[in-house]
Amino acid sequence: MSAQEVAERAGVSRSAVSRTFTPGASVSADTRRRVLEAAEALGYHVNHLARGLMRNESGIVCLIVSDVATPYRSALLRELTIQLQNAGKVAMFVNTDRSDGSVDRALQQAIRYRADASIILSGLPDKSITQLCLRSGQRLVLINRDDDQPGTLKINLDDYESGGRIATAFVRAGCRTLAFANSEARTPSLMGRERGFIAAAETLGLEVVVERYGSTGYEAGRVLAQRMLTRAERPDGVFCATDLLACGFMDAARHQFGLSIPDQLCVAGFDDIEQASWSSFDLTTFAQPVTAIASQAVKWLAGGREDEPEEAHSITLKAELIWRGSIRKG
Amino acid sequence: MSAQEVAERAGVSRSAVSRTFTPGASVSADTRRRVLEAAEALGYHVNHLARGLMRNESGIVCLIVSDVATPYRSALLRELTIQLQNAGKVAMFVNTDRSDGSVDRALQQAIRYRADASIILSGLPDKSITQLCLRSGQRLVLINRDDDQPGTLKINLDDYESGGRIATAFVRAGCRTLAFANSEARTPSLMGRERGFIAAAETLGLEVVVERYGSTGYEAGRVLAQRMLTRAERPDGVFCATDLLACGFMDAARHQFGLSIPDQLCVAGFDDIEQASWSSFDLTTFAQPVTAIASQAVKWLAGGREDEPEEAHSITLKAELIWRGSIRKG
DNA sequence: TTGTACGCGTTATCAA
DNA sequence: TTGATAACGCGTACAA
Repeated sequence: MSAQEVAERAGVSRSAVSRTFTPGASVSADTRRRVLEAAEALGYHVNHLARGLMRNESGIVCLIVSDVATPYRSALLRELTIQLQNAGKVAMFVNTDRSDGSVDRALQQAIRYRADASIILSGLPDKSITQLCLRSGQRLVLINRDDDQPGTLKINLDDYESGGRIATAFVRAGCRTLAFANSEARTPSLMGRERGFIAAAETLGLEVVVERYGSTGYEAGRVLAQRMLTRAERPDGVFCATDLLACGFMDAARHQFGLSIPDQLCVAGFDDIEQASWSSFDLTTFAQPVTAIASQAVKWLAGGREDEPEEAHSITLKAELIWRGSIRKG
Repeated sequence: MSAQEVAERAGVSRSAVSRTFTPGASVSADTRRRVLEAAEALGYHVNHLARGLMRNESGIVCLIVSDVATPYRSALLRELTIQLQNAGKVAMFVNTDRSDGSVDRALQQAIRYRADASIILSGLPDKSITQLCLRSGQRLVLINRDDDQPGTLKINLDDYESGGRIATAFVRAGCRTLAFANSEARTPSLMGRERGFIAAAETLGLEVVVERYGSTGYEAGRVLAQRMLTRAERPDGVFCATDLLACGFMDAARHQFGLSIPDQLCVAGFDDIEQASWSSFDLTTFAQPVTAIASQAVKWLAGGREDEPEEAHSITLKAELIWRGSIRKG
């Protein structure tokens, strides 16, 4: 089922077949019809491997992800794949969940398949590898990772400012003892939230207890609650670096410590995962603008490569505060 | 950065380069070393587009999915991508979240990229398209969808039997009024659970109230609770077709109806999503054997195409009952 | 073991 | 508008 066979059956040349399937090429209506008929009968589909080889443009965009099964990650993934498809691209998926250095191997995979671009949602690749990507004409998008590579697009959120906004909200709610529950990951975005929260609290005349443990998941949230809620001076306003941490924290606070939220304890999170809106949590949190993130990434990828020759392009998006019932009304 | 350039730099022929990167080809140690050096210096990577063209085997496996952001789907996706990578394949991702007939377009995408196989996690393709896939040498795996195509692998669970097992558990817990909360989707797997549950309940001398509404998500679970818990004879043992339905159901039962679980109401779900183990839910449920599903799929894909020429291969896996606190101990 | 020559399916170029 | 031909980067049969 190659163009050759379609051409023979339609009684035209191979070029005519190729033109029929190339948007904007000049074919007579009659030729076109006969080609399409023959293609339909034979079940012919253009071979994108060969097309990519010729055009030096595969149409493939590589998504490099870890922790796919996490609510926030899968939501972002969903948005990215949809928008990539709308832009005529196809998503290749590399899961970096296990060993270290796997981001580098993932990028090599992308290079081997001549991906037009790679979008990195987690982990940080070695400089030498990213350089290799750029040299081989691949575009690079880094989401929520802080790196300064020329020729890449960085998309970040206003983590620091968000930390400040939620500190103000806690104070308005009458909280006296603030705390920040973080993971040990020390990702720039997580640390940004922490620093912004602390800075704003200091301005408001309050100190912040910081505790860091494990990953950014539910279980770590439980452990953090056990550590923080047994302190002599128990916090009454806790900002968790992610919603999953917040869910674990709230569950432990309620079921193990018998605390009432928001009466005895105010909690906030970050990401606005679906579970945050469930009535068991009803969590006040910041929404990651996943749609905007994806559209910015795709727009940049689809755009010509001429405009930004060497500079690193950086975009900062605003996280929207979603007000729910886990913080008392001021 | 083609094999040609590497060959020139290494002072060997292009074939020598090709052989160096072909496992099991015969190259002298010296030639091999010089080729690898040159390749490293030039940042050369084999072009898998061209290799796929030659070998008539792209190494690409297409994952066709909708509702990616759903906990169960993303967990299965995670497992599949990991195991595919371990088997030396690469995952291509097609999201069918929007219009109808998009599964067919997804499969066409797979054909265009000459995917070695497609794994369908949701939706059901048209017969003509699957035939086209098979004719073009593509292997097809259907997970939890009931279809009878020769040459495909079907992986299903013992949904019917699971429904029966949980009915017994409810009766042992002393439940008198059973109910089944389902979505309107009428998927074979969902209907299997429903029928098995009803059949077993009848055997035990109990009738089952069945209600179907919306999708398989949290919100539908809330609505179902509102409908079922306002009935004259309120159910005291509810099997929800999925964990997400169960979460919505439990939240509504507790926060809107003030019911205590499992004292006044026993609930069970299906999938064993991460949230089922959270202490807010502590949900008794059936675990989808995602690891086994993925490994069966990958094993079949990796296996030679000789063994099962025309027959449809079907595998039924067992869902494991995960006992938690949402059902009283008998 | 090594190199030469050809074909994989496509698009781009050019002459008709 | 159409068809012949070259080229994309690779694997491999074949001859050396």
